Amino acid sequence: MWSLMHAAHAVESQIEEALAQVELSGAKLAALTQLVEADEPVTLGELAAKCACVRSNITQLVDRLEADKLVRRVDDAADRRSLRAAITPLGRERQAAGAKKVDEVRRKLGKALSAIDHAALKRALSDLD
Amino acid sequence: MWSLMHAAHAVESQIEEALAQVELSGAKLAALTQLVEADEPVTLGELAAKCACVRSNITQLVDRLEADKLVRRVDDAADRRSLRAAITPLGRERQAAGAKKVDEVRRKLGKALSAIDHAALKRALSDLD
DNA sequence: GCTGTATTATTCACATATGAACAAACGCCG
DNA sequence: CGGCGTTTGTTCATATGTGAATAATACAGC
Repeated sequence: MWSLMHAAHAVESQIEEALAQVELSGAKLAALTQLVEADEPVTLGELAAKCACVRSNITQLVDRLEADKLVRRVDDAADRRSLRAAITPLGRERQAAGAKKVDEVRRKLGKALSAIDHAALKRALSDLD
Repeated sequence: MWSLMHAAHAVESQIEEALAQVELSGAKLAALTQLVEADEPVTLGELAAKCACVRSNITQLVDRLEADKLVRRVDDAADRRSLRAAITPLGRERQAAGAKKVDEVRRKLGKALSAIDHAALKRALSDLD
């Protein structure tokens, strides 16, 4: 159990470190990636669901992304309560750069991680949920 | 890689949830455990090293532990700059309760996690450091 | 149309983590 | 002894996450 958690922590550190080189963090990249995949402005609540976190977290994260000019808040035409996060061109660039960095880490760690039984992990994961 | 991280995250959630039942968190239990193992008041810097985090983090963590009456700050006889964290009787009790909770989780998840190759994880971990 | 309930995002308080800047105390070296 | 680099803990700014309380808006049912 502890090996599992230490290993995961180590991987996370490597990812954060790589992302820092393009002025991103895991949380920011995750949000941007959701926006790119949606390919249209997404309600903050939807974004929270996709990022598996609470709304207040997204409020702040989008604050920071907006400060970074990676995202803009736009009004929702249909619901005046809702705001949508719209990714900017710079946001798209940054997301691509971040995804590339993560992929590099994935490839770099691939060998070290390859001995771990992927299927066993997935089974364990489904048992845990 | 993602299975690894998701699984670790799930385990962490279960532990935090179990610890919440005895009014602890992972961070608090880790610090208390170090104090129990040391079996004497420990310098905050040493504690930071053992908890693998920076000193300012320990300052705040000990603030919270002190507010919970689980730990006391005592002056260091030999070095007036240093403070030592001394675990209280209540802190010892709480640590024991927390350790028990964690062990229950470990046993509960043992089966789900047993299919994961422990040796492979350890090898991966040493490759990553 | 009005009323009550639900949903939306924000704010606040908190917990955890990092790193920079700081004052106090230590210790070495001349 | 005295001055100067070092170490120690704290404080502050920042990032990330949670959950409760709040205001504005939506909507269902009467």
